[in-house]
Amino acid sequence: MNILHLLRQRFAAALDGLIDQPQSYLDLVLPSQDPRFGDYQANCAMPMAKELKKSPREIAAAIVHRLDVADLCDPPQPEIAGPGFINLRLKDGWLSNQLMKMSHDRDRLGIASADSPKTYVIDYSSPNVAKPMHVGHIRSTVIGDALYRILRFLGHRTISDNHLGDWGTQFGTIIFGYKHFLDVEAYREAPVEELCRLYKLVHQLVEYHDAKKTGLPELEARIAEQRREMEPLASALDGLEKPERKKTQKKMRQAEARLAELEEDLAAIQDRIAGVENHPTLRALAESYPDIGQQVLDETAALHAGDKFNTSLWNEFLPPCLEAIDGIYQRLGVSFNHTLGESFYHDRLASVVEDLKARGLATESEGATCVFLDGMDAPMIVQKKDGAFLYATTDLATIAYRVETFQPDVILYVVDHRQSLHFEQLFAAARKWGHESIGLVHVRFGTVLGEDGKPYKTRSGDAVELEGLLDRATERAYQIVCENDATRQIPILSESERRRIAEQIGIGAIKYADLSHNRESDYIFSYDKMLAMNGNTAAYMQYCYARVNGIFSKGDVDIDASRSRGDAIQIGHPAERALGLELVRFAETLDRVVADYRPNHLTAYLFSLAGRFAEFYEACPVHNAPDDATRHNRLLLCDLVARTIQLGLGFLGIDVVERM
RNA sequence: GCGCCCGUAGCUCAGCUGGAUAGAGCAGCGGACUUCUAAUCCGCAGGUCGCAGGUUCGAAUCCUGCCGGGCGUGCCA
Repeated sequence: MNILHLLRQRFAAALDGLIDQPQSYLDLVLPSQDPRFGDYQANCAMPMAKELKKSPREIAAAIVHRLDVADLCDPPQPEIAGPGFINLRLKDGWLSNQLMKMSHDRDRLGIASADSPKTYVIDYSSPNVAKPMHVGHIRSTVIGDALYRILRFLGHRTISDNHLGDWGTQFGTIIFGYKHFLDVEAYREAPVEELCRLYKLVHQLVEYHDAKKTGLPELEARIAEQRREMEPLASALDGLEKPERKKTQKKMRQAEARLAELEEDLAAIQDRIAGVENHPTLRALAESYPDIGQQVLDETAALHAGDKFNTSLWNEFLPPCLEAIDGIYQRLGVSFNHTLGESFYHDRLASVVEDLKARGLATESEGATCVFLDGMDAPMIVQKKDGAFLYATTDLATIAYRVETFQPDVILYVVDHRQSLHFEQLFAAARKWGHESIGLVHVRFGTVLGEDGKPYKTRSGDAVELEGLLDRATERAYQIVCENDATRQIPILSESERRRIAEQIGIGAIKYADLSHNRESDYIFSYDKMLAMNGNTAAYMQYCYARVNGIFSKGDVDIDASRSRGDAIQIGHPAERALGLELVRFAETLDRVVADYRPNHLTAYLFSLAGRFAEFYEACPVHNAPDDATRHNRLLLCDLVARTIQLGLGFLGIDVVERM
């Protein structure tokens, strides 16, 4: 039961005939932010008053007069307050009823399926197959998985598709490495590790030559130019009057900042070069393969052209790579309906470009085939002048395939915000191409930062590998679990239980930290914060669940039997009411999450629920309740809390633990 | 240069489509374990919502300008 929907329906009936376009005013029925203003409030009287040219309080009175909520709300409510707010307070009896319904609904806690189910394709995770997954993949994976679970629960046809990077230059890189630097023994022992080593080695050599050939000279030139640009600014400063002077000073500051940045880049690139040159083996390799960059591209091109040997290598490499990635997905508890990587679309790309050309959408420009888009400066390039296709081409082919295969209403792309422009172009091009009716949404997210506020990297500047991240989080969780259990008079957890709980807490911590932030903003990755027992963390929610569970096991409660007793859940104590009201709001929270694809609304809800539970826990003893009926009531409330947390964390892909 | 995004407590972050006195956690201060997990809870203190205008019954939220930061910007993904 979504209370907001219900109330809006009632208001729709009340507003009908009172004003021309009631629909837009219904959105102004909202949860109250302060309990003194009731549980819900309607703020529509004020804007309506303007349209109808009457006083807001007069309008509010008219609305209240026509509003039929006698079954839902306490008299003398709805009351009119301030300039014309209509405050609604739900009847305790009605709340009790709703709680009862939730309690009896084993699987869905009273949450209805969508009235009009849609088909969603969700594109998320999408790692490169040839390299280890790194920190940049968690957000996409975790947010996408949460949206998938929630949409599916709400009754939508939901299709997850992991659009793997399995066809790009990274394969040319390892193919080249395999042909020239393979350690046969190591490959037999642990193929994925050896391929990773090859990738890193070849990549390092390619970067080295790039840096020497173009990167370094270009940077040096830019630094020199930056210095030249700054000279006249400094000397011009003297003769200037106030406003101009200020502007010039600002330009100076900006130029200095840019220069400092460039010099930092220079130091980094010099480090990289030195890393190879100071290493005798690497240095020798670099000297032996001066054209390694081009050779890698050639290997990639040969693969794409169907070269037999390269294709056989690709077929050999892919399974163990996928297996390694699957290992991480298993640990994360993430799975996909489809895993259609770039390679799947390879033989469709030429016809996409042909079709675009035939329809006059794509044209030749500076040797490349481009789709020019209204209002955008840069075109979307779908074929390079050397004939190769780009990810824009693959993405278009993917849209076409998904449309014909799944007939989706909406395709969600859970991809970081730096690709906003790409998706803007892609969506515009797709619409021109004829896919006007499907919703294409870039569910973008910010960068994961280190504690220094810069993108999270290792000290040497490499991406942080995901596996190590998970290991470290679970290791820290293990320490916390052990320390805590050790403070008990009699420790209650076995070693294997400690390990299992630590894994659930550690993985949960990483996921929850990610999901509890507004996805659009960057966030700082901190083990201390994500594993804290206070505040909005998975561990806190898991603790809250374990506490409820503790009540049951302490009292030797058979909660299934209690549930089926059929007595109403009575609202007595204010803390019970506040808790009950929060519980009943689960449904509207999920709708809110889905409305703009923001899982952090769910974590905020769960945290707030835990807060209401903490108050209840302090104020309302369960086992020592004044009478059996109250005890029974409170047990059922506890049960609803536990199930809401379990279901809610489950939507986020996080396990609950019975004790910790 | 152009485009997109961001600026909220000392720190990390919430804040719905514009609603009433802007919220959490950490850090600080003060309290609560013979009683369901104190891994907790309660209280206090802490704010010019970057700045300046504007829109209106009402602005952290919308518009304009400025200041500060991030990202992107024709053949990588």
